[in-house]
Amino acid sequence: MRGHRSRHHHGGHWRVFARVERFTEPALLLLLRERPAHGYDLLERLPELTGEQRVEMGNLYRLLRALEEEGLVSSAWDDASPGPAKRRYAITPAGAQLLEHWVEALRGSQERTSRFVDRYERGEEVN
Amino acid sequence: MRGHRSRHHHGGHWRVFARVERFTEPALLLLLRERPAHGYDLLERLPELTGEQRVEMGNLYRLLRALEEEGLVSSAWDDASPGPAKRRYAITPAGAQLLEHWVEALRGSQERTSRFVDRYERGEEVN
DNA sequence: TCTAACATGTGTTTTTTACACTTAGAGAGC
DNA sequence: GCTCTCTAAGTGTAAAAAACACATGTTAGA
Repeated sequence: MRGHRSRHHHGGHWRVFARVERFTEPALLLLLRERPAHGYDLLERLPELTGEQRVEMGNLYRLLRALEEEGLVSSAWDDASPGPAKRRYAITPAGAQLLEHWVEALRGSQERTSRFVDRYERGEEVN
Repeated sequence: MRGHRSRHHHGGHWRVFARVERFTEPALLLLLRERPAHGYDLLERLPELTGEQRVEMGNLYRLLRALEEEGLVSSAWDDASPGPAKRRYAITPAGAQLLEHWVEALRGSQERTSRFVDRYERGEEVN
């Protein structure tokens, strides 16, 4: 997924990667619902969910702080554990509620996508 | 989908709409593969695929011209039919190829989304 | 001591989407 | 003829999202 745009030309053919808008948000919330974590940890585990090699760290940290401002996650410096200072994030009840809505929306997206693909395949038969 | 962003707060709860990035592009290509059409026509038929009430016409016309510049669709003024002048668009072989890649990518998106939802539900059981 | 991995950020540009307009043809009803 | 609505195709610009490019400090190991 070089270039990181949804599509780009590469050596005579296309590379397309269909992502859901703002998908890192629900992905973050899901990981945090499973257990509290710090940013770098999330950065490493996000690709399991997003399917991308890596998520932009800059945007990730910004997103985390934005979520905190909205009261969807909470955080505190974790002085106990060794190594560089970590900010430990946890999901709030409001965040869990938003995640629920995200999941519903994602089911909708799945349905639309599946209708799209079916319609594409119906067209293939005819040709 | 008021405000037209992927999520927004409304009366104590969230409204989330999970869209695939740049989804109008493959939707357009699919409609054009089924049969040539002009912009306004596509504008009316797109919501079947996108699930949105309406697609931004400004962006639609721009997208069509961008696709044409890339050789993915072709167009010509249709003077035959009555009413205001219509520009009739048709998909090109290159466009059909891109659509194929989009469909593959969309299948990938579906799979990721489905894994996401499953993982969410596995978490639900535990609580 | 130097490097690499861990950890958290900021600054800025580019891309995508949303919102707000403009122009013009043709028919329907007054 | 005049106005209104629907059809049809655009432009201009702002806001949001994502990508790209740095900066800074900690600790563990070669």
